[in-house]
Amino acid sequence: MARQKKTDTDLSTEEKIKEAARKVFTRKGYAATRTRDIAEEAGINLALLNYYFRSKEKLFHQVMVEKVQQLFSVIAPIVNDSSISLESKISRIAESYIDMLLKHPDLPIFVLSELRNNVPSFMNIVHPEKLIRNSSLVTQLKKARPDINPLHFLANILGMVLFPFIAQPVFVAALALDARQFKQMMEERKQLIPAWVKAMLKTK
Amino acid sequence: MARQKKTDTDLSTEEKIKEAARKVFTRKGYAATRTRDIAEEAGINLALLNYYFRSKEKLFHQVMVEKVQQLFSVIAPIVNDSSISLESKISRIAESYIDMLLKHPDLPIFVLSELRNNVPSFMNIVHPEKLIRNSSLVTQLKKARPDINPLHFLANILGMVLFPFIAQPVFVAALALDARQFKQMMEERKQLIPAWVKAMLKTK
DNA sequence: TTTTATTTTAATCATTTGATTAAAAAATTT
DNA sequence: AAATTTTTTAATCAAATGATTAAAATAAAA
Repeated sequence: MARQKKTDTDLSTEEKIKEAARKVFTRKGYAATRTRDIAEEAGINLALLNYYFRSKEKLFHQVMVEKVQQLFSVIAPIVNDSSISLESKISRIAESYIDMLLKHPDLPIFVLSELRNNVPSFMNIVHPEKLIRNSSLVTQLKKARPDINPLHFLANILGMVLFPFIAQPVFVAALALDARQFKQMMEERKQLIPAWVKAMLKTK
Repeated sequence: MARQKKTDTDLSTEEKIKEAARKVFTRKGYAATRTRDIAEEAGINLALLNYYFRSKEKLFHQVMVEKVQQLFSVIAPIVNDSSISLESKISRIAESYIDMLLKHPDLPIFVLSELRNNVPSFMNIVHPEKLIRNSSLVTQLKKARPDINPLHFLANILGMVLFPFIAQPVFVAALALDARQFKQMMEERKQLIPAWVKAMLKTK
């Protein structure tokens, strides 16, 4: 079989390679990933990877763009929707973020650790400044607590949501938690985090 | 100069290499680090690295043990001291953790991302289960809120303290924060986090 | 069916990289 | 000062790794 029809069940070779790349890059990071690992995972010859993507670097870049978007696009529409109240925003962020991360637990540590190597390359893709400066959420936070930099609350929400996933291996090993218990805990946090943030906003 | 006197100003070659290894490993991670990078950073011949430490793996292990301890030993004495009240504990954890991390901002992302590769190898060094199960802090949290798994509050405290450092590159790039502003924000959090946790513990 | 274009592979290259070796240099001991 | 031990270096190895090439296999077009 050489070329595949563009129609039909087109999980093409190209997409098979990209899927394998997503898996291996996300689990091991750029530097620890060998192009041969990806080829093997995809069940294809190594040369095919370079035939379709030119280089490890270019393949990684495509995956990275996807993953950065995946990490930011969950909250972007919520944060910027001025028709949603502050409390609703926080609930929806917690809920949709946790739901997504339960499916992709190693996304945050992957993106954040790769991003620190070269933030600028991916800055123009996500524009995280739009998630913050003058976003509806930040405006609402400023109004609720004019005395505190709204970035504090953003850091709190993201920290409470993302940190358990980032530290998951340690928590799991330290407490002999199994996957079910971890999931249960994160499900609880969908309710708890909004209540906690609400309480935090009321401190004087 | 060959051997150095064991007494005297003994920043020995061995220590010079280790210091360079700390720096490079912490900044780039294990896989992205070349032993030649470390040798150059230390200003020594590559063969010396293997002469003193046998292998990249063994050198990394020594550095990693130090770094894991550095990350956990800040809070270990506080968490287990039953003579300190719950509120004091939280204040002290926030303060000493933030002080330490302002000096070593890339410690958390380094340790957590390397740790996910093989937690067990370093588990016997830190015994994080002692920081949690039956620690004084957990006992106090259970007493304050018997209805909520104390691990939630631990995750919240650590998340609010550590996450800003983990996401620092993104925050800094997104908001054009400079080092001074970031430091100021973290200084504010030394006061704010304990107040927030106190409020969280009171929600019903 | 023949021809052409596309896809896939096996083999191979050139570099990088962790590690070793044998010899030189420096310090310590006798 | 001579002998011995320790430290350092230059040169080199072997394996790993990203990438290329030329040929084979397959599909599509004529």
